[in-house]
Amino acid sequence: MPPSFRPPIGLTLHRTSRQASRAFDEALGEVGGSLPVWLTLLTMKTHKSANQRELAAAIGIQGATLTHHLNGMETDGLLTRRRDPGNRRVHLVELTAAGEAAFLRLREAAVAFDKKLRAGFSDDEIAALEQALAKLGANVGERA
Amino acid sequence: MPPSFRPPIGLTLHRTSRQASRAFDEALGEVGGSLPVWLTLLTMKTHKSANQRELAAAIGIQGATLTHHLNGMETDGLLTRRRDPGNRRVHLVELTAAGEAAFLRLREAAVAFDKKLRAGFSDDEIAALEQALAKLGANVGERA
DNA sequence: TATTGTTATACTCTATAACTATA
DNA sequence: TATAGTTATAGAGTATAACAATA
Repeated sequence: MPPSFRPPIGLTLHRTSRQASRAFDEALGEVGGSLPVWLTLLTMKTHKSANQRELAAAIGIQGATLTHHLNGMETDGLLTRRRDPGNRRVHLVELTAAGEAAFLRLREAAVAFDKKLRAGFSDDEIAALEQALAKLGANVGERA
Repeated sequence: MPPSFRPPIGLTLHRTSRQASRAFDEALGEVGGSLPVWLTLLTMKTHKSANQRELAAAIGIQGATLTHHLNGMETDGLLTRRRDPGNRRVHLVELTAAGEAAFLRLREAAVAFDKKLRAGFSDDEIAALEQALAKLGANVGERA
């Protein structure tokens, strides 16, 4: 072991992320959500994907995993699925009123959490951090 | 939604960490390891905890979760557990020769991974990143 | 045949609660 | 009673493979 032990940056990244994810998941849970549900809603709202595979890829999960989450969300009444008349292989996923309401609730929690997370950072510092994280990502593989 | 959409810093953190964790897990897998096994070995080597609970806390998991991983590692012949003669409630966890070898192999993979991760960063930049991550962690809760 | 999505199944990591054994 | 650890059980998130429906 080296004389002055420096924890690998990946370990620090991992711990920080886990800590933040847990806290965020807890915050989402308080308004009836979870991380994958939030990511699904957010990505649906911001991506307008042509099909579920694109949506799954944008979230960063497999198609079958997305199906799993959509099943839960459908059971919870957040969305409906029906076939696209134009291409009946494609399933159109649409938020119900409850789904829209859930999105708003979760977004509020996410915004509040992000505000807490940014406390004490200037915009430039956040930008620098984003850039550093992007660089780490690039160093590690070509995935989105 | 705001006119210029900025992804929350937590989302970027989460994605980067997941990407890095997957790549790291893969790298560890290639030498017969996994993230929790590596964290267990690393923490055993760097912490010298008095008992398993301390060890678990240092890793950031519950005692029962540690037991679960230790079971697997014992099955794989990486370690042995025996009762402390001085306080027979305490189980002494000791690495076997195979466990020591695994530690060295995983450490090598971890060092290589960390080198890859740090590519293009100066020491000062890494230090700044560590500091920023620590600040995020502090913003989010009081856990280690 | 290729594409879209679902079902079936399973794995990993984690946790809580109940239990055993020691003190 | 309190402490150390294990066992039993479960749950969340993810994945792969096989399948059904559609093109």
